[in-house]
Amino acid sequence: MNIGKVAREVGLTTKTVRYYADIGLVPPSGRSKSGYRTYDNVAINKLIFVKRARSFDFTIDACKELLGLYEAENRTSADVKKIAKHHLGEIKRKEEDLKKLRMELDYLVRACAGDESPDCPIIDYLS
Amino acid sequence: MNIGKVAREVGLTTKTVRYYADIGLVPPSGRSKSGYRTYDNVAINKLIFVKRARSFDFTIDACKELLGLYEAENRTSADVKKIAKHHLGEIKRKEEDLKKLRMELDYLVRACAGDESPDCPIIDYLS
DNA sequence: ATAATGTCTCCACTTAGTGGAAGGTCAAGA
DNA sequence: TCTTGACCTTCCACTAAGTGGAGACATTAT
Repeated sequence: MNIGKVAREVGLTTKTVRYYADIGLVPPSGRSKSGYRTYDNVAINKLIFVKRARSFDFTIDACKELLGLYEAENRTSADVKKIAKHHLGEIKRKEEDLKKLRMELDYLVRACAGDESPDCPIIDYLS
Repeated sequence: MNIGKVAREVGLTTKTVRYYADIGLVPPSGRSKSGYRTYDNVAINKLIFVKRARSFDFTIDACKELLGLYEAENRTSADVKKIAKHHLGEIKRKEEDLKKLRMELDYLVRACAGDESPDCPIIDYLS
């Protein structure tokens, strides 16, 4: 399959598929004699895998590791769990940071009259 | 004040202060005759302002706007509130996305035995 | 005088792609 | 057969918000 069809099928852009090939994440299974990238089912499944992993916000590096485990028949679920747990920790941390931020900002926005006067608790807080 | 002292005082790196000068966000109040950036209290207060705004995750562009309002004696609190509200919306959206992600991933991590077996619901889910 | 900091500018690198330009390839229709 | 349009190629630049380092000049301390 050529890159355009693959991209449509998987739900990525050709740019992204080419990018994944460039960085060695998901190389095409081959090239046509005119140089077109070609993808077989194995490669397509890897693209789908990476797409899902990315939708969980795993970094490209983490995707590389996960893809390695996906392909390794000698993997253990402990290997996978370790990566996922680490990522989960990051997500939880971010979520908490964001919550704190949201609450503070929410408070400030509520406190701001939003009228024609220049007095503003938001500006005051930042000063 | 020279850039190093300023950076220490404000809690930014010299790199960052220089960067803010480069992009025109907070220019130094002047230069010494040997070319060193010098910062007066007004400039330092702007750096503090930007640092706080950045800690709220306002983008540099938003910081630029806020800084403009901070300096404008003819601002209205409505102007400020509008920017803050927009940003608050972004934060809320991100927080919700992250929450969904965290819950799904949390479920998968819980479901994974994390033992020596290759069977892994995380890999299965991504495949 | 010399050594240790401090500062300068400029360049490259980071993430995960995206946009565009210039040019080669392929299938269909006139 | 020629051409048109869609598809593909590579290469370069750009994004956000800095960070790291090199090489050179300035200031301060010993």
